[in-house]
Amino acid sequence: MTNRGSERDTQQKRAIRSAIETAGRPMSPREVLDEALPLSPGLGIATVYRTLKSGVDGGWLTQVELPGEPPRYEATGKQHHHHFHCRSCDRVYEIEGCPDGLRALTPPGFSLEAHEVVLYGLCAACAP
Amino acid sequence: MTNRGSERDTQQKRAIRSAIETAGRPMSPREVLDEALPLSPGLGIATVYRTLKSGVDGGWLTQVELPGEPPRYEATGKQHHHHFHCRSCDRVYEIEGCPDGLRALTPPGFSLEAHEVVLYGLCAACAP
DNA sequence: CCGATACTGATACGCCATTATCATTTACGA
DNA sequence: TCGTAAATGATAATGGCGTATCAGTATCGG
Repeated sequence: MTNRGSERDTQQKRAIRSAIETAGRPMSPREVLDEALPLSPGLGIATVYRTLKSGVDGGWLTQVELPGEPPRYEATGKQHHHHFHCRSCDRVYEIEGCPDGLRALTPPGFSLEAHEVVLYGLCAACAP
Repeated sequence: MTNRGSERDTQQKRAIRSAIETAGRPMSPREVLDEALPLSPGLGIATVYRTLKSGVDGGWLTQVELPGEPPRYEATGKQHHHHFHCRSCDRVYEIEGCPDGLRALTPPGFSLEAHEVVLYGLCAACAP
């Protein structure tokens, strides 16, 4: 039989993967396109969306949801972390660690399963 | 001259305000409609959106953004707090207090201006 | 009570982010 | 190298949320 159900290794996918891994921070589909375009001239936004979707389905990408924002995407496998959203350049950075006392905030009778922390301000590049 | 630029006190607005204040938690436009409908039969979703918008503009309502969710609305004027999102009933509750060590999470060179904390799990009504 | 006009409900429309379509190109096993 | 099917790019279509429109209604100062 011939090639069935396989996934081909294309220049476009390589460019997209490379862009995300190089950036090391969650990126929007638009950001991914901008970063990957030089690596794969002519790359279209549809292919970015397709690759991001299959990446999430395939498990190597994780969708990052932030308040009031469309989803961003980052490589899977990093340890537990949170995010910093720069108000100036709109980029999102990963931050290590986790605040204390989250359990104490949970109301009686509620069961805590997960949490999300987002910091806002200016990143090093945008700070005065 | 006659009445100019005034805002009228209608049954619909009273119902919407009452619903939000009674609930005491951030509600989506849909939730507001459901809660206010018994107080004002025939109430339409457009009026809910209009009233929520004017409430935010007027300052008595605050828009609450949560990751991957359309905005919810709560009464303005409460002290600093965060939210608990129940995974079962999808309701959002207010929680008092604030975790420690947020500043310590901020990377060097970044300036921290605000933060958001969201807890996920089951509320008292949905917990086993 | 009256009249001007803000308000309302139903719904058409617009905006964005994402997905489907489809003709063409490309990867890759044989 | 060949053939075939997956992949791509351009763009139309979709879906969800919110706003604009408009004819009819209700508020409220006079």
